[in-house]
Amino acid sequence: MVKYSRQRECILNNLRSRRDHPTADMVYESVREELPKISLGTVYRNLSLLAERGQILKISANAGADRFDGFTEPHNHFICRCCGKVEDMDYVPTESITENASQSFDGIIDTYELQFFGKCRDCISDIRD
Amino acid sequence: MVKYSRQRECILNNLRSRRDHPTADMVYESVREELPKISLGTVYRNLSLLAERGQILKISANAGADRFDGFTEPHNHFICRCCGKVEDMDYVPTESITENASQSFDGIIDTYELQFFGKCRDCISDIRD
DNA sequence: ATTAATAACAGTAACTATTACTATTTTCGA
DNA sequence: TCGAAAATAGTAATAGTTACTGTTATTAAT
Repeated sequence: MVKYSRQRECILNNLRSRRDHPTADMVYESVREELPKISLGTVYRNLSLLAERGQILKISANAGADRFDGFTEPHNHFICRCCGKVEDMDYVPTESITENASQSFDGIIDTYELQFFGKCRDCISDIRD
Repeated sequence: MVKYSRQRECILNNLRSRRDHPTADMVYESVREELPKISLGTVYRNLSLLAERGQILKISANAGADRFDGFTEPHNHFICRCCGKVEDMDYVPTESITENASQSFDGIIDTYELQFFGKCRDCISDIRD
């Protein structure tokens, strides 16, 4: 049985109010402004719980810490190889990816994750590298 | 300048001879049969180098350690939520994913990764859970 | 073939992200 | 309002990976 907690509510609200795909630590730092005594373990535990319940998304990119997303409508992500930033993508494939993939696969596919890699606008215009 | 090393050659051969998407530690254990004195750090360093050079693929799934793949032709992966196993997928989307996504995106997209999640054959027929 | 520069190594220490533990506090139905 | 269960803060422990250091191997130039 899941009981209410103010900490969890704050974490969820925090994630829903931003679109920058923060790490657990970034959420911690931000939520601490409202709940200065919250512990990092609580943030991790609740992020896991929320992700399990489908209230948030967990994004495992190719490097560093996991990212979290409070926007749960199906969408895809772009990850910048230069700065590591994660951005929402407007593009969604037109074909029914899951359905088509299932036809030639011996098992149950319930979801897919599509991540794009490259160089973001900011890194392209950046003089360095 | 990259110099030859027997350790790196073994690691690459090992990855190319298997299709089970091993972790760094699994590669280490396996390569140790041929080179008992190889160190885990060497395995990590060479896996990174090989992945950077595009000779192998690095797969970051949603949990645990990174996986590596010696088969570098474009293909996608299925990851079992029950047992964590990674399998190659036959299915490749028919539409030009990268090209289509680039049209509505302000930046450079060079690759995409498509991962499927669900329950594999073995876990479906398993009595437990 | 010898040498010298440097890349790679083994072994170990350190680090980062995350999970586990424990005593205390909070939630919530009876 | 009471008691069981869930959640917490704070801390310790773990897993995966990277960094450091003195030694060895590779390679290009002599």
